[in-house]
Amino acid sequence: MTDGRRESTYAVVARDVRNRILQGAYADGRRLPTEAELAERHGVSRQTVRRAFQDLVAEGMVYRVPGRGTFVTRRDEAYLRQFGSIDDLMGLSVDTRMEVTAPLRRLVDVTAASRLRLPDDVVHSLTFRRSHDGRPFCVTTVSVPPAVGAVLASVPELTVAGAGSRTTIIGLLDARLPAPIAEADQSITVAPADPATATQLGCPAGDPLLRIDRLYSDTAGRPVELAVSHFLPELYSYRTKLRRDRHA
Amino acid sequence: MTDGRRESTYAVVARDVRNRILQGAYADGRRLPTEAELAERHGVSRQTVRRAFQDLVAEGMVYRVPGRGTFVTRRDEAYLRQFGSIDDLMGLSVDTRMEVTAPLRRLVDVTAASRLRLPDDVVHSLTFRRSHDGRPFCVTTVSVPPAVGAVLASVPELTVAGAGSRTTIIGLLDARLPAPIAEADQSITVAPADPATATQLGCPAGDPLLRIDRLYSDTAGRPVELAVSHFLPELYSYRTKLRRDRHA
DNA sequence: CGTTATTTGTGCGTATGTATT
DNA sequence: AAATACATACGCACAAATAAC
Repeated sequence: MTDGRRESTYAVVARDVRNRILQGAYADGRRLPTEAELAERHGVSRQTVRRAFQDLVAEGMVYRVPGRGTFVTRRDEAYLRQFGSIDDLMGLSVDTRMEVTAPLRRLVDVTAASRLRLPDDVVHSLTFRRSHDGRPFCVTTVSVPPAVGAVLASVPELTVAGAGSRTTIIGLLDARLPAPIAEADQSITVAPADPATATQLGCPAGDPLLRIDRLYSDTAGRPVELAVSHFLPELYSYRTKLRRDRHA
Repeated sequence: MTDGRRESTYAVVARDVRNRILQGAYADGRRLPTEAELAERHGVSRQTVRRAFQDLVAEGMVYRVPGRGTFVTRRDEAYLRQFGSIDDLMGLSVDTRMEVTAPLRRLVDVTAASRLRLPDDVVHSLTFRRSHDGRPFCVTTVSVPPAVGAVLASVPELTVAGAGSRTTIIGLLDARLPAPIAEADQSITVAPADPATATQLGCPAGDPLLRIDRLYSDTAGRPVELAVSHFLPELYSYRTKLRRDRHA
């Protein structure tokens, strides 16, 4: 990835505004700078600023009112991001940081193995923490079949505790597996923080967390990864856009 | 209100292309007309055609490749960027029962009003409980702009506390509003049960619940309904399927 | 009450760049 | 190498909604 192409001007403007929003610069429903102000600040035309806002509106980050201005659609200080597709999840790495807390290793996990539809109870597993702006907001445990684990073993960042990275596991897998990842079954519920997770998130054990399980499958329908994540609800909410079905 | 505003030129172009796609005109992965062709066909500038395509791309209807052209996003490969759809939600009523606990009434709610983008703080609101197999699992508070509230006031089941029904609010609205409901922004997080909600769900106050906010908008992008639901996590988990959305 | 300034929305023209065929 | 097609960027003019006076 990383894609050596030059980043377009409007993308730079959009990223700048997005970062300021995430840093809370326009917190209490205050108005964002006008198109004209942003154009001058970045030394670009008003049209380029408008193009940047189109993306931010599409992401659900801001909304605009003719004659009034542009406003953040934020809920509290939650870390907002539009998820709804696998590619969105892969994009998660752009502004968060991941830190391995339990490196990739072989272990016996009956539950994970059965959800991965494995013939025995051996899986390869690792646990990491994700932070935004230096604050941890999510702990994820990933379990994969041994064959997939062998593929991941060649990625040094995953085999050393404390290593940092900006990648996502599905991004790594997608590039290394013979068949691409095609879909994921997802389940969202509430679960109390177990002691280990609480320590990593810096919250009291037993605190309610948002738990998201995702079982990824490749194009052949084979399960390739089970990810169980626990999010701090103060810092993260899961957002998506629902649309109408096509065809009646 | 029917929205007497003129439909913008690019919206007309987008709708035309969308309709042709839905009628199967460009079914088998064939290329869509080029920007220049569409510009001439509609007698507009190439920029206007581009603006129309920006919407279609954002909807996930088409994808574009520089130098090659524009193509329909096929359902089997990608298309639905989302998991559940609004029509799935409308089908919710089939096996659950809804019971009004606070009938439709006018009240001042700054938060709801601002999320509905209303100029003042007055909304119409009602609260109901949803049960499955006789066990309540969800409490929902719906807030709508006064104009929409007037439409709902003609539905007797919503104006009487204790009334039961099997409908959904969006189902009612969709049939009665001038513009159909087109999409919803959804946010999922964890929230403790407030006393009133706890009583209705039969759980201790303060217990962690799964909270789902949905802001529905019509085809003009105007917010028409805000629904805030609290679910008992033991009885309900939110499940979806994620799919790929781009073409590798 | 209209008037005016501000701010976003629409529409188009032009030029240039990049990817594909 | 040339033609085609989409992408970016800037400019301008005017419309429409809002807010302040």
